[in-house]
Amino acid sequence: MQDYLEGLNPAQREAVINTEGPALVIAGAGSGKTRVLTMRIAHLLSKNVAPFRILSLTFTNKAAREMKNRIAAIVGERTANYLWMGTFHSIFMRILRIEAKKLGYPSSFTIYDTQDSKNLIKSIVKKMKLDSKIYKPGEVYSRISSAKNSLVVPKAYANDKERMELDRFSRKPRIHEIYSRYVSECYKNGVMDFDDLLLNTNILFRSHPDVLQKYKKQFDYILVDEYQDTNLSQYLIVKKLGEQHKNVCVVGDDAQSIYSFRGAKIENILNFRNDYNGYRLFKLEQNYRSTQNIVNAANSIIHKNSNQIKKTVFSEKPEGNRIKVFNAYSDMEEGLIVAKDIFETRMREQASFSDFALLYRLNVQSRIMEDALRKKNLPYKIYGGTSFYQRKEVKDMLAYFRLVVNPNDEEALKRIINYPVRGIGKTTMEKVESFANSVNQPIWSVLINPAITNIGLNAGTLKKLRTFSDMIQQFMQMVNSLPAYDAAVEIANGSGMRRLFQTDTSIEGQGRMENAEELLNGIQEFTESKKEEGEDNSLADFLEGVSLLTDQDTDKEEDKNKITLMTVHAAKGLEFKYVYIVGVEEGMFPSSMAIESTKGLEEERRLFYVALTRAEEQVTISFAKSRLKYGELSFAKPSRFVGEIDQKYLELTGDNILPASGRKKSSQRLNSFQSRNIQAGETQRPAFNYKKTKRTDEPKVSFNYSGSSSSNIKEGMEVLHERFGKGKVINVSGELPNTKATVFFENAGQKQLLLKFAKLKILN
DNA sequence: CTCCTATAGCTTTTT
DNA sequence: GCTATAGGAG
Repeated sequence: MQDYLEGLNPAQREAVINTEGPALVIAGAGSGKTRVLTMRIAHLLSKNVAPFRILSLTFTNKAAREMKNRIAAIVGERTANYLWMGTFHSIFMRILRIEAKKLGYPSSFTIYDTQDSKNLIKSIVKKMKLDSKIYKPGEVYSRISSAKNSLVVPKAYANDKERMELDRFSRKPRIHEIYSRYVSECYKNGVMDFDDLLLNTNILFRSHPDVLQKYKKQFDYILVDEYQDTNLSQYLIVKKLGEQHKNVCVVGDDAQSIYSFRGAKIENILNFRNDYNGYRLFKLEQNYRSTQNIVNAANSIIHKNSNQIKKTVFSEKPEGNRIKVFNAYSDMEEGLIVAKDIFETRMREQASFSDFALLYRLNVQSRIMEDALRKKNLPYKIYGGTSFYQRKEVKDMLAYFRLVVNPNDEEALKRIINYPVRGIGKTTMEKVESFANSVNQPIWSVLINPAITNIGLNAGTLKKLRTFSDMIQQFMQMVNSLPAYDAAVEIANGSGMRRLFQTDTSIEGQGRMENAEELLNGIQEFTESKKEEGEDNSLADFLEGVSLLTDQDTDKEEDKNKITLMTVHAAKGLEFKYVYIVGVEEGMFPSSMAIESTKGLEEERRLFYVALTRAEEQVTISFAKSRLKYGELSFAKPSRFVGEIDQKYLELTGDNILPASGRKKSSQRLNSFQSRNIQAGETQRPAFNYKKTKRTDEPKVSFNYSGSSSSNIKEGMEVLHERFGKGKVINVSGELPNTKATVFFENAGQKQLLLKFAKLKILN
């Protein structure tokens, strides 16, 4: 228990053991930030602080999970489980469910994801007879989101000169009305969007001092990771909860603040000193991750930003290689160069695929890289883009679950009322909706209201609606009486979803089927493990956990040894031996959206800093002179960021990298090729026929565990589970097809699994 | 009401 | 290049 303090450097140790009073930990990239946070919590626990008195907030589920695992390894799983540790969104969702009634919400409120919110906005815009070309759902959504994150409720919005001015200026003066309707719709439907989870927490704390009192009394110690990424809403929650015990420890790095677009305020960390009197400052400046070259190069560029807390990040690792810079003629060539380099590096250094990461600014860039990697037969995994939970078939299934848990969830209802097709079309829904509006009731209550017979629908249509609502009511009873998995299977069958997938024999249809099954498998695992732990395992409970999950959270065992493809944003907090940053061109990185303002540009620079500092050994930067955008060829020049890195840390590679004239003096190099190319963003028709590479529709993640059928699994065998990893079979029981195996997993502990669902792979 | 085809519009970044 | 929507035929 004591040895956890060993191996910490003096600065880290100070940050760990000084647990009383406010603390600001400025943690440079790779300086062991997570380690300090974990140890600090372990230290608190060793001083007999009860785990449920510690609140620890992160931004991603992944970060929370990792930290919890590390702590569990020190203090044991039982203790760790009592910690209040999770993302802002999940922790405050938990609190909001407990206190929902006080805000007039059902505690079974469901969550709208971004798409649901946009759909709702779209229908409001339509109802208000506004032009959806002007009031684009995405833009309106971000205005509303920004307001919510600044705690500006609809009423305040109308009085907010600046916001109203901006809306008038962008010719969208009625956004505040849309906002107001949006909020009342959500309230009426018993749903919250992502921002509501934080906003409503603030409202709860403000309107119910007793509730606030309860929680601020409970949380003796509060820890916040990535503090530079908090928005006003999050900032205020932390401040309120911390005002009693004042043991607020925030950890962050202003140089890595990259989320201003979703309301993050870098000022929160810059102003910590003003908010928390008598705070202590701890600076972690030694980078344990990267070579000196990488750290120095990253420093040389981040110092170009004006607004930052002074610190000197340094490395004592070997000097290392210079940053390689590749130049390609086209995006396709860029992909091939990178793929080739990965292949060669891996051979030369005897590295594994998981040591490599390919980072880009935009998700769309992944495609071209995928093509190249596939051509070279290199295995990869992609994070981001359309995640598992955003796939249509998965969302459809989840919509059924949502509707059953909360029948007023209108986006869920609209999504599936005619899916699979049951003859309830647009006209019918318009009638039903307008009636619902006229009596100011949710659609669902209209459906089950006898008055529906008088709204001008014919008998056939009424019967279809009736059949649908009967079905949903039946599902509702199941959800109350059955565990999640059984209810989910009933719903999949009863709704006709399963039949729909089964009868579709096309490649895509099979993919949908596999995804739907994968979802059911997930529910099966959830149901079993909750049962074991003696916790609730209804479908509602499953839905609660899943609504805030993202792609990042589903780490598959089979994906372990693969090249990682992700956006730079998604890579924050991660590290890889070899990092490739691709598409480093003007207009791309920095993004053309950001180059107008200093603020935007500085954030892009920080983002670039994040990209560089992901690497342990080698950074490779590449850019292409031309690339396909919207199916059209466009030209770009290299990013200014390449020029901003001190030249002595760069190694310009490849024959085509520079015009002959620029070869002599290194200082002239970049200037000459920066000015030489055609303006960024200019597009023109290709003069030649660009060969189209048809993308074979290979699923990004494959779910088949080929070869070993689970039926011959015996006691004592080593097996591999896609989520739990490696484990040993302790016991096999039950008759086919319901054979159960008890497996002890190295990382996940003992689990009981139904062999027909758990895709176990036999290892030896 | 459903299915099919043409076309507009599009790209930050994520909980 | 891709996807979401609108419009038209059955």
